[in-house]
Amino acid sequence: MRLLFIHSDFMEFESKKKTKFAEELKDDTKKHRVEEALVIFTSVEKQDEGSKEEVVRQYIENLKDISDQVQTNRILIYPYVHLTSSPSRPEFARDLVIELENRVKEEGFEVTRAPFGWYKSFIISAKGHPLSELSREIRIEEEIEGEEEEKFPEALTKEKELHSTWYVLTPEGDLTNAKEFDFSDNQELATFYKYEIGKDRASKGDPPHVKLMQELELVDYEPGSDSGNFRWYPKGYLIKKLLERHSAEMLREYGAMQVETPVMYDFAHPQLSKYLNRFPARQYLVKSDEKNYFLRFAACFGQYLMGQDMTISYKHLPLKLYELTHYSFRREQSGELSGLRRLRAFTMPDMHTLCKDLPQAKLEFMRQYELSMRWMKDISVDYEVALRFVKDFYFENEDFALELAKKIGKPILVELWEERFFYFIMKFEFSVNDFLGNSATLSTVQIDVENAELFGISYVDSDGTKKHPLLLHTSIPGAIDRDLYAILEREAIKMKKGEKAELPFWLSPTQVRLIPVTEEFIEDCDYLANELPARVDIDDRDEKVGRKIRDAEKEWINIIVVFGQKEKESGKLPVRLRSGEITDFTVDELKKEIKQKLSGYPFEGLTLPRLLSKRPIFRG
RNA sequence: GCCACUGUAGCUCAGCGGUAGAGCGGCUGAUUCGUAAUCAGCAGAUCAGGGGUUCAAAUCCCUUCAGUGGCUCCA
Repeated sequence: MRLLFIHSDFMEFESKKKTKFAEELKDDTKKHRVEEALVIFTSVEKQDEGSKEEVVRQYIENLKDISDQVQTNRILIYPYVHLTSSPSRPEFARDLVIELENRVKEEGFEVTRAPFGWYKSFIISAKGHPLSELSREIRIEEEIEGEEEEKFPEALTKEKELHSTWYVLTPEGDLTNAKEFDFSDNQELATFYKYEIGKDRASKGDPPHVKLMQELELVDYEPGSDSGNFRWYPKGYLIKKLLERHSAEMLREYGAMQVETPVMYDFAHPQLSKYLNRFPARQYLVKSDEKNYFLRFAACFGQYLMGQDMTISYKHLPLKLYELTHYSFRREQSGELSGLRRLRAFTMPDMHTLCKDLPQAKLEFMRQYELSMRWMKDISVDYEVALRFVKDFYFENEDFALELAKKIGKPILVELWEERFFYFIMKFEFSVNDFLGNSATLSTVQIDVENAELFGISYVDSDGTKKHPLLLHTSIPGAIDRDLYAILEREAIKMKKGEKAELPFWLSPTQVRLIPVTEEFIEDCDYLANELPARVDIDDRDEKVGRKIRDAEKEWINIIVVFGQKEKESGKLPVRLRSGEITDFTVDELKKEIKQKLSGYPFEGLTLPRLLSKRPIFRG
């Protein structure tokens, strides 16, 4: 139940129009004015059903507490469903508010109640002293069905008091308290650390990737949607598709089975709702007839439910399910949104690995760690590493942590929690520092020791008994959108240093631009474009060569080839790279060079017309 | 969500109580050009939306929306 208390000079309300669940009232009660009262906007929620007595008790307790503080005996109970995103059945709410009215009267208050189930207009004058506006939430803890389940709400409430300490672990195996560590040789790690502990975040100005994604016609805001939902132009969509394909192919090679599950789930589903109620109001709601659905914020839901129904033997383990959540939805607070770094709808390759036991979980954790290292290299982004452990678990597995640090070959951050409040005992994160000194996580893997049991996922072991597996939550690329953010931010940093920006060759929307010296050579270029195994386009516009070069450079095109009489005669192509350096290649040499650059990466054709004169402008 | 800043042509910006401007881009024409900008002409604005103050509002005030930053948050 959610409550909003307002100490008012007066309140007037008028019942205008009935809803289906309206209670009957006489005409003379339609309009009301109450002087100097404590108004309680009251919202009955789904979870209050079945705990009526306890809700009433706590309601009165809150009411007494606040009326005491503001020194009033006059109460106005105002049923107001709009405080909640998961209202109860209307019939239940109606009965409950009537009950509340009676019980509050019994406590000796002077009570007025606005009618239930009417559209009402109201005027309220709030007093505006410090205590005059208070909100309260009544949450009834479910009856204990198992000790494990109760840890979830604790996780939320205690998160703030959660005690942890940061350390730095070097590849040599020295674990130093981060406060005492000398970061002078590890500036990037220092930036990451400061960001993590929430100090020194004086970043200013616009994040450069936003401007770049617009200028390069990759991605843009969509004013017609909700904040944090973006439109992807053909060039941006190409990059997205390639990132998605590359991660899918990596995971397929690793042995993951790709699946797809719904984007929305029933709010009232017993297990899911239990899980959800712990994360207040962070999801999009979809109302369909009488039912409420929420949009998934990760692939966990669909994969838990799939795992429940599967018959799994120890022989199948480790078992990996992979899904590209296109999209995951999180209704972040408006102030938390930031370009491609923090979105409300994003695409995330999400993998869950079921493991037999801890040794197997550690082995897979390590393999996924290595995959993540490879991913970061493939998108050529520098990153810092953080390990987060429950303290006891860390000291039981110190060798494992050291092995992780050694693989990276530079100092990494380690956060140790005194106790386990979350569902996982350890995780790693690969984070990037951006132009403004903010930090964002890409790759991450967590070892989950709780949810397999909570969701009834089990396997049959060699001795014939049913057991719950350990569960790894993995995203190798993190969010795809965020990968692009990381790439663009890194290029912005390069440009600031006076270097030229360039996308990784395999991700470039145009890899080769052919520039015919005059229109006479357009046809030759077209022929050449067919020959080259890359995304090749042709600047056939009626412009001078210098102009075409300039425009191609502004688009960050990796290879520029000017084609005229000379080339036609000699068969040699003057290949201009981003460095500005021009080298002659034969067609075969260039083909070979391109093939080598693309080896190991997925390929997609051009997503725009080959001839520049045929292309619309998506943005300035 | 709270606080602050921002919003003028497709883009970048000027104008900051008195007739909405420029450059780039676009379109049309000329030009057939050799490694970062060829020339000329034309079109293009609900000054983010709504309300108010004023003889008069892009300009001042209120409000809504959107963007960014900080706080909070990031399952």
